Amino acid sequence: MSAQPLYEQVKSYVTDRIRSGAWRPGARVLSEHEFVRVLGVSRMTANRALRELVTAGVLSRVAGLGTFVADLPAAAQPLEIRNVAADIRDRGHFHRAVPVRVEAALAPAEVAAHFGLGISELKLFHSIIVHFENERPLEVEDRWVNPTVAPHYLNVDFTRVTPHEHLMQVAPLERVEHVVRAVAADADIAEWLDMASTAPVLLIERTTWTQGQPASFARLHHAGSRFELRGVYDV
Amino acid sequence: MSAQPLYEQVKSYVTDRIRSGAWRPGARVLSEHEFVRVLGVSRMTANRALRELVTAGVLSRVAGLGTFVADLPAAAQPLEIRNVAADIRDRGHFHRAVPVRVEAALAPAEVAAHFGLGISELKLFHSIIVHFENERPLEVEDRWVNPTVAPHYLNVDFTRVTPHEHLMQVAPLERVEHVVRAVAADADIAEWLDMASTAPVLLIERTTWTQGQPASFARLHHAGSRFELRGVYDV
DNA sequence: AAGTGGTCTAGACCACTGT
DNA sequence: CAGTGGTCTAGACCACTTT
Repeated sequence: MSAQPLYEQVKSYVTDRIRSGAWRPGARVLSEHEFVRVLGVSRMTANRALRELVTAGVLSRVAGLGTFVADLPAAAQPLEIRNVAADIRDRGHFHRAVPVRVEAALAPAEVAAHFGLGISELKLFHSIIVHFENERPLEVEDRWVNPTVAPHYLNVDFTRVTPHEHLMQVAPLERVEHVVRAVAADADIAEWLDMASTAPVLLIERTTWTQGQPASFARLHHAGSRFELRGVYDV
Repeated sequence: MSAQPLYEQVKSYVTDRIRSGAWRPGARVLSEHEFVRVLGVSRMTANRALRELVTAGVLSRVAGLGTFVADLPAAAQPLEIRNVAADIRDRGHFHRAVPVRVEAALAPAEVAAHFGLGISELKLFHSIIVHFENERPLEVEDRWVNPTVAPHYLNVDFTRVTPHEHLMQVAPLERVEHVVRAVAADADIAEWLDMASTAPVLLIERTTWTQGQPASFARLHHAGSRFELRGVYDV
């Protein structure tokens, strides 16, 4: 019996009551001291259980008032964005990266804006890499990199190391922003992804910061018919 | 001084060293007892700080071995999926929902599959609702609902209550799954979203479960040019 | 004044890893 | 064996809320 730690049992006690409808959104749940009395656990154990349910968005707390079932437990559910190369390997498939372009270049205005450069008089490193899953193109990675952060970027062998891995090595990142959109493929992307021009593309724009400065801005283009993001959210 | 709780200071102590490069991915960090000696905090405080950094994906731990800087802190970053109506109102814009169809109907095979029905001999509730942001169509919500879970679904006034809100009221959900894809608009969707046919659409498929049974399957179609998902991930 | 959550401590026992 | 994380306890003080 009770293979589960106590605080997990407390969490189940709460979520079971929420699922059964006994505790409705907005309703007050037991206080920490009441859990101590009712379940015979220490207050720290009850505290940990409740705190983790708050993090999960199941409960909300107000000091001096009480703990409540969150009004909209489903308001914000996480979806995970991962590394394509790792994803492909996790599926048991063969991953190959083909660098199409690796250069230093003047960034176009909309890219320079991501680096906080007014007028782009600064050269950035630029790479375009096509990622294949079992010899089918899955992602076109169009990336601009801050030379200050990764001075040796142009010398990396991108058939063996992904840009992401290299950047992680030279500078741990402190902030990542993602924007996901559906767009129509332009001519280049369509060719690299081996699909019809104007066909739907799932575009992930990813900006990273390191030590207070923008490190990298990447546009990840995925063939709409061969790519999806998945997320599961429990309780 | 020290407006920050102790455990937050311990977390900063760790993340500062990771950001500065002093502690590289894969490196071992101090043990809990060492934090007690070096920083003068209790072991529970160090434990909480480290545990939260593990949850955040910054560290990884192996009992009996030690605590390490995660190899790929950026491997999986969360993106949030929220409620369209709430999103529109949060932007300070006007939201209007127009029910196009509310009925009981036989579910097509691919929908029935989501409900675990082999051959669809069961009638499900079906609604199609167009959500407008400032009188521009933003989302077409095509939803199938399990009548057992929400028996009064057909009587709800969907100009005032969103299907999601109604479902949350009648049965707290226990599991949500999302799949995000880029697809081409079909004729109906294109008309409802007031865009060209075959234009790119960001499609979110959302399945929910309640009390062990599938509650709802929704296809949320968004005009690619007017919709995006955003996510920020710190440290 | 009584209750609430927020935090913190100084112990404790356990299962597990390494040498 | 000593060291590690995983868990748990029984106290404590605080700022805050409501009555």
